[in-house]
Amino acid sequence: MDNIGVNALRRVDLARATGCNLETIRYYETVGIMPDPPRTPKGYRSYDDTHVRRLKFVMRSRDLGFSLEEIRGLLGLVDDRTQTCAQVQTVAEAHLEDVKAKIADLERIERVLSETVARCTGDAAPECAVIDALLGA
Amino acid sequence: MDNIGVNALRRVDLARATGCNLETIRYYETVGIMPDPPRTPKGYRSYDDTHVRRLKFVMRSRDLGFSLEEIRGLLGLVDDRTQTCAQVQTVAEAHLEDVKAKIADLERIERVLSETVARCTGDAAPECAVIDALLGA
DNA sequence: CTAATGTCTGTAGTTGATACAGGCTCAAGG
DNA sequence: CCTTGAGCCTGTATCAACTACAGACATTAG
Repeated sequence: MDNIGVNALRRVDLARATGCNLETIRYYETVGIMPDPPRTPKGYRSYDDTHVRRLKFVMRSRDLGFSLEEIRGLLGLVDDRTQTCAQVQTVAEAHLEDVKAKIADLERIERVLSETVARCTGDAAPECAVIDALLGA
Repeated sequence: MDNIGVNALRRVDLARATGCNLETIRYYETVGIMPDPPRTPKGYRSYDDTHVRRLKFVMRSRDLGFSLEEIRGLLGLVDDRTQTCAQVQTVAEAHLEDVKAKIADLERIERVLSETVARCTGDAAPECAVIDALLGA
């Protein structure tokens, strides 16, 4: 038994506790989103509750579409809580604008696409409204 | 004068005619989206109208969010026009479903994000609704 | 004891480009 | 004729955000 702490988690345990992919955990460590965890004498990573909480935070943020760069910023604000709320609000609002812009883009695409598809005869002919539209006809 | 055809275009001409980035043209050739163009005796790429049309097709398709893989498929249908319309319709409809799903995802994100931001006090306090939400509080 | 499961590292592949380095070529102006 | 600037060539590196694999070692359950 190399584990030192009572609640020590292996990599696979952290993955299961969070639903995060195994390799992604290591990736987050190399890019500095997650800290380098303590190691057992044999070099195995040893996690605890703080890692679970942090990784869940990261995953929730990713789920909301924050980039790792943005998450790095949010984590910095969490780690060093001074003037937090106003700053977080700024980041989140900027991200919200991004999301709205993406929705607008996709809605334009949806409109063009469904209009074009609607003009399809759908039969086995070589004429096709979609192709014509893409060809600029 | 190495140019052979009257309407021969250089790489920069094709880029300007289509609005496509210079390097992207070469990229599309290496991945097989655009054909390897004929070369002048000195090895310079020599394009013509067919390349302009094909590249514009690709760019319109990208603009509508088709992946290069999907575009490869569409181009194949354009190049070999048999039973085209039904097949194109299938590809376009599948893509449309993708787009709708992405919109739904982003709208969920938008909802969560704006609800959360609305709970922000926005002041210089260390308590923050966004952080609390991300922490799962 | 053995088989299954897990861990470690480094590295490559994914998508869709974009950028740069180092060297060659070409056309126009002086 | 020479220079300058624009353009061309190739190969390779970079970006985000992962994911996967190879090859070797460790641990655990039956």
